[in-house]
Amino acid sequence: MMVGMFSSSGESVAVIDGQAEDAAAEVWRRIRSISHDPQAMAVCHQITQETGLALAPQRALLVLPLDEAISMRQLARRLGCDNSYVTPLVDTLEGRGLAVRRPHPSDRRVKVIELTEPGRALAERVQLADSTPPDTFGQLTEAELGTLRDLLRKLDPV
Amino acid sequence: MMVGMFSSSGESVAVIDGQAEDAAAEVWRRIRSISHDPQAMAVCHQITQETGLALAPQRALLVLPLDEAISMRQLARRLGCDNSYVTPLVDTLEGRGLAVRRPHPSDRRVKVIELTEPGRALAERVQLADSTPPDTFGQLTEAELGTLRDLLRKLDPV
DNA sequence: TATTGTTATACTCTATAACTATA
DNA sequence: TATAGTTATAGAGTATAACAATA
Repeated sequence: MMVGMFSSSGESVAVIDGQAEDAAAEVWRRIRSISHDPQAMAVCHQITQETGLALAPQRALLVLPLDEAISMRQLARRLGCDNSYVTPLVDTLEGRGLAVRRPHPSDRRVKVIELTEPGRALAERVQLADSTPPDTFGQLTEAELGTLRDLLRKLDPV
Repeated sequence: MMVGMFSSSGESVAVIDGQAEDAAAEVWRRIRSISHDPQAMAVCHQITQETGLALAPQRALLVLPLDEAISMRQLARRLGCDNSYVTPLVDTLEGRGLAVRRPHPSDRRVKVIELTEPGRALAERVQLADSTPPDTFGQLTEAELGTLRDLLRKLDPV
């Protein structure tokens, strides 16, 4: 719980519960704070209201390629979950006509999952919402965003 | 999935799945990527190994004041969860001798929860791990961290 | 009558293990 | 014998509703 900020000898220091916080700790705290943007989740909740689709299958739509079929296993890999978990997820999507399972042409053990046209439209919506920055980003100039991007690249292992 | 980066007319542009990404989108993506630091969770998993304490009660330790008693209701508020959920959490902490419930001196409906000495030690450990930035932060100079902090302050609603 | 905490119950997300069909 | 997907089951995290005690 931040209670104030003061400047001493040109150094701006955030104060948390009476304890001074160094720049690295503040950056870390703010990165996590910003990343928990309620706005991003708002779209998901709205889709839940509209379609009754739970969050888990929405996450599947998020990682499903728009114009390419991938196997159940590949989908599990993209979701970072177990193979078995993906079955009821695709069941749900299929039950709502958002995706279809097809047999793999050469390997009959494999099923590929492919978005239908309505599924593709919804996936596009989910993916766009996910990649769209919060409104507060508009408070930075292009130059500032460039600087920020360069600094974050140094922090990002990827 | 980022596949490359190229520079054209002095502008550095990240390329994702063949599509150019603007600075704001890249900043947003990296903020979320950095915030999902596995290092922070590693300590929690280690504590789970050592003590058998699940993640949920560890979260309680994270928000419990080290040297002050708060009510169940206040703890629920800090955790952002329902009142009823906090009961089994405190049961667990109490069962392990990490905290105690005491009656509120003036309002007998209220119970205050207070860390024991071992609970306080573990809470300190959890809280320190939580507020410690990932190692990659060492790649930035103090000046760069200051710049980064100032830019993030503009994005942070708090 | 409103509020604090508890109990009972149920729902969501996710994993493990055992199984089937195919390779 | 190894792999893709499914089924059955279980566990973690969390909420809602009903309840008891106190205010």
